[in-house]
Amino acid sequence: MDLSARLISWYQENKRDLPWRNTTEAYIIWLSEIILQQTRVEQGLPYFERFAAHYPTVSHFAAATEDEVLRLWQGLGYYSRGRNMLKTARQVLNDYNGIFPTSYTELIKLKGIGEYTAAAISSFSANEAKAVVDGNVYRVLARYYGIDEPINSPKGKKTFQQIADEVLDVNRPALHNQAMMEFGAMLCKPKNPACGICPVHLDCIAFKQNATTSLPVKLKNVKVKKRYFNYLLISDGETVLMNKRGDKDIWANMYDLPMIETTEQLIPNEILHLPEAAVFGKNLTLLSHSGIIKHVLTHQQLFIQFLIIKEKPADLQPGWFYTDIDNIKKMAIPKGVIIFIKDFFNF
DNA sequence: AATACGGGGAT
DNA sequence: ATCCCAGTATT
Repeated sequence: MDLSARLISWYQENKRDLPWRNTTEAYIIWLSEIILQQTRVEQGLPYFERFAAHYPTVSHFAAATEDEVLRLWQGLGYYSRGRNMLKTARQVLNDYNGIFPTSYTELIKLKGIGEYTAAAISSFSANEAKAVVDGNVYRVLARYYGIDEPINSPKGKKTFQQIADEVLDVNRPALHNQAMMEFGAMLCKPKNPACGICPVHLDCIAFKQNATTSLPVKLKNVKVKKRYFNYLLISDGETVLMNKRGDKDIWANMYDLPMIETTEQLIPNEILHLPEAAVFGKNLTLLSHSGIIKHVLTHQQLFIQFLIIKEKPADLQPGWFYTDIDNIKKMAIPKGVIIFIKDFFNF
């Protein structure tokens, strides 16, 4: 038996029961695939349930607001996925009569759908013969065939896509794709792969050469920069001054508090005497302040602190607005900020 | 070809 | 601390 046939057999015996595997409805599969981008199944599952319940069809989704989608997405990260989903839902309603496309060629045109996701949706919903290549597939192929080309270089990506296409069982692409990914996720794991119970280990180059730990090869690049977010919390107990973020930086279009970003860690007193603090008023009174909360992201480390001040600013800057404290619960607020706010206002 | 974009879990 | 997760869009 070849690799595909063996992995399909393994899959049929060992697969997890996941809700998006019980349908061929392109809309539902799209929902699951976007949510699962760069996200573990266990983390994405509750969000999938939430979105499927809120938006049973693509028309329901298209009728949502961006604020609402981002609020549902809160805590999952990579929020552009949510924003792009709304664009795509609306496009499907307008340009495809509300019928979610199932062909790779149409899918790849939509916002938030790249090569992987187009292959996944087209194969799962319509059995189109497109091979998915995700993190799992890179790992399985690199090990089984002993390929040491970096998986994250443009050249490497082409190589692996080519091999994935050759290995694909064109007669049952959906099953094949599911099997490759499930096998990678459950058995051929990044650390401590379960080679002892692996159905293909005797033909696996990495196993035979004892090289599973060194494959796949990945170029690492990430230079992490440090940023210092100094939030000012201004509240009279009824309302609080909030800020809607712009559409460029992290947490685009989400809500946080007015902030002074500094290039180094400063103490509250120093921050309030910064020229940038003038927009909040002069001779500011610091009522209290939080400790420094370290919020670690892929490309940056955020050092966040909250300064509670007494004065209300005379003029509101762009993005600033007052809202009832209760309304905060309905707004999409990033993890590093909502943690403190919840604690501060006791909800 | 590089970089930006979150948050969490495993090791 | 480091890796990496059912990746995509932008520069």
